[in-house]
Amino acid sequence: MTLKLATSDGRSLRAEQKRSERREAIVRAAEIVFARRGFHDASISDVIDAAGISRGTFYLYFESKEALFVHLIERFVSFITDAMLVVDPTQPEPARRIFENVERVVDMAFDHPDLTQVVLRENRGRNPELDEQLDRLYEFLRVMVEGALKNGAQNGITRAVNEPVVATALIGAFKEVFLAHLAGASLRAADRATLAAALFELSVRGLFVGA
Amino acid sequence: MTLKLATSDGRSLRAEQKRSERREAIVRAAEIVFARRGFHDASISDVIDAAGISRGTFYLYFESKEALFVHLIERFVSFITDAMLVVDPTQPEPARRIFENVERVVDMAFDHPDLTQVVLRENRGRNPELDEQLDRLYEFLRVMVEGALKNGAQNGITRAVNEPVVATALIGAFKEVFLAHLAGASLRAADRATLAAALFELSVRGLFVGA
Amino acid sequence: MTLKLATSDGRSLRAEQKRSERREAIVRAAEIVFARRGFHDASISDVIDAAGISRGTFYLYFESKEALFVHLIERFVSFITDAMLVVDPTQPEPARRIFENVERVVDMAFDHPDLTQVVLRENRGRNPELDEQLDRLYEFLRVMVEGALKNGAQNGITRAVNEPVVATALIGAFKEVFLAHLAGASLRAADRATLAAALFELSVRGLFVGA
Amino acid sequence: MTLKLATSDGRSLRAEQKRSERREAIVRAAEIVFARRGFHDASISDVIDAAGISRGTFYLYFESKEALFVHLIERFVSFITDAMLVVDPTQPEPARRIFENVERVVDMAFDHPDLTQVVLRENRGRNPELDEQLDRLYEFLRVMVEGALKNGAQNGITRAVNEPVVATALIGAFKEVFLAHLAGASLRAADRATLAAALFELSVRGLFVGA
DNA sequence: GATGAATGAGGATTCATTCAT
DNA sequence: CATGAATGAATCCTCATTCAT
Repeated sequence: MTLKLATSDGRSLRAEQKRSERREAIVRAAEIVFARRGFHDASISDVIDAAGISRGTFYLYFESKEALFVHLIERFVSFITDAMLVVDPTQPEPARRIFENVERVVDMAFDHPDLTQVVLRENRGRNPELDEQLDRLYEFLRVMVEGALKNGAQNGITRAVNEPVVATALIGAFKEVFLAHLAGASLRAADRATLAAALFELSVRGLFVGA
Repeated sequence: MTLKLATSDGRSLRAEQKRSERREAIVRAAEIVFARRGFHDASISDVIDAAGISRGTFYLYFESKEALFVHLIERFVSFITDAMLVVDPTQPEPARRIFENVERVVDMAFDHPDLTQVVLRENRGRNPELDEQLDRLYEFLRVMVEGALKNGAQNGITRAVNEPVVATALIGAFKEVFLAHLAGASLRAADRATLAAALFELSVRGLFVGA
Repeated sequence: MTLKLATSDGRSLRAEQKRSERREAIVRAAEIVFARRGFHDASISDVIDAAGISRGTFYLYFESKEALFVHLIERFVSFITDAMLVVDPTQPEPARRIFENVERVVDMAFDHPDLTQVVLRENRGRNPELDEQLDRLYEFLRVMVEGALKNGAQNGITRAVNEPVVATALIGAFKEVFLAHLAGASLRAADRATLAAALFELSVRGLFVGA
Repeated sequence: MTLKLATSDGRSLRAEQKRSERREAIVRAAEIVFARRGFHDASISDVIDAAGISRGTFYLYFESKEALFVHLIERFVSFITDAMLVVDPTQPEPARRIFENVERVVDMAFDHPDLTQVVLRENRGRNPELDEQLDRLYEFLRVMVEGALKNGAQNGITRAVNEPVVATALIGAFKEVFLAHLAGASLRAADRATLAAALFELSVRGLFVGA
């Protein structure tokens, strides 16, 4: 039995790896397919064709179409979590730190355009399970941004604002700009620096001249 | 009865009115149903059940499900066009005029919550005809906001910014806030004044203290 | 009451005439519409649009779509009955009489192209009531042709043949030629004389040289 | 089991065969259903009920209802192509060869009564794609018959006739006789020999005594 | 593990006919 | 008589998921 376990370990390791690779292949295929046709419009057939697997195999790796989308959201969350670093107010040049955060978020959108498009494009209202996941995604983002706003206000960097509303607004601003660049026509040609600069300017300086 | 005989208009007028009323009833029912379940997830059955009409009657008033959605977009456009007034820079207190504009847009969202939710929630990618309509809606909004930005910059009211990006960002900011209030959980309790104030503050003053 | 009857007569006469005219208008419109789109593919809407009447009015003149078709069949039967004259074998030149019959039938098809097309195009299998009418039409034609064949055989003009089969075959020959001319592409340019001559030749002389 | 392991072909071969069998079962069911109710009047439900398969399965084997009909036409074409052999005029007894051709065509109609009925019954005017297929069928038949007529005339076997018209007429004659036997009431009891003899007689000898 | 044939609920749309005005 | 708004049964097709091989 120990032998069997040992062997089993060896085998399961290789098997585990192969399984992981295949899962990744499905995910990558799904990103492309969903980005092109939208999550709801794309069918499982589209995904398995792109991934080069059979119908049944898909369900060996993901419980359902929704489960695949949940995985994509989690993937997106992990990327954006990496991008949004907490700004330490005791460090010098907080504005620069914030700008670097904006840059990293923009970078993430440019580095994972399909994933970003797929996740940001999707809205609530289609599937309760999915809605919950999206709620959690936006809740997560809002909490992070709200935290930054509170932190900034406490340390005298940012003005006191209605944090929930402003956090939501900022998320919407970034989201719309990313989608206009990735999926739409209007900002398709924009580059990272331009988007980052414009988003930073609007966020921190606002529109008024004297303000 | 004399009146009834007086004009054959009498009959067609009443008929016209009844037709108009019924069409309105369908539209209202659709707004509610689509707001609750999303346009694509809601079926014609849901709409006709809510409107209390039969299957065939629906197609007497709208050519298709898509045509109904197009009508909702047009309705939304007409409301938002009424709300967004061009700010005359020669008038005193331009900031106040802009704030009033923000207020009116917020009012529109509060006055037509279902319609706003339905239209703002929908994304491109399901139906080419519908995508085009949505493109036109956002193009329209962007052009209006870009125009305001250019106008403000020329008259020394607002700072010079990357207008396409900032316009897109502002639209996204308002959109996300409205959806969070109407469809989501986070801003459900917010009132008009709060949202208007927060959106105005972010837009025109930005976040920085000194800025 | 007598007075009322008198008046009623006067009125009903005019009314009767108007009714008759309107019925004719519907029938003519139906011929054109059914010829263009086929009976089953054409809708009542198509007919009433072409006739310039309202939906309900149609049902004042015809009980149903099928009843209208039955009327067209009857109209066709009356025309073809006029065309197919019994050939008196005691008269000289029976071949010439037969040829004149063929000519008259061809003339009928050319004089009422829409009606001919509509009636000949339709096949059994869609509607029991309609099937019965078509059965009666073809039964009627077959009986006439069979009669002619028997008559000809008895009088030594035509050869003895399997009358039911040959009658059916002749009907099919004429029908296919008319449809190819009226609805199809292959014989569209053919003229009356050509069709009449070819049909006569085949029918009476057959194909063989010596025969 | 060794066999099973021997070739991976084994599985795909059996699968291929099963697929083929099922497709055949659908086709046979469709022939019966369409013969009974007509192609347009029969619904997919009728076909799948008769074939004992589910709704979705049908679409695994045929792209659409029309595609199924196209398949039936092709099937019919292949049968009739086999039946109509080109008569070599250098061979003795050309009349006998022609008669054998007629016999083979009649045999085909008797051997595939449902298919023959379905294909011959259908008329143009319902579906553009389908119309084209029917046009091609009749074009094909006409070309074959016209060729035979020209061939016969050149070799002094048949008389010179207006080939397009006579070919059309002959097709109509056979068609009507087959339908009267298969779908109608009048020739239901007729046997192969009778129909073949009568059709041959009419075609080659015509009706006139002396002729 | 991998496969892909089979499933069947669900959706948008059409159209002959009725009937209140 | 004439109208035309209202009806609702009926139809074709899609696609996420299952399961025997």
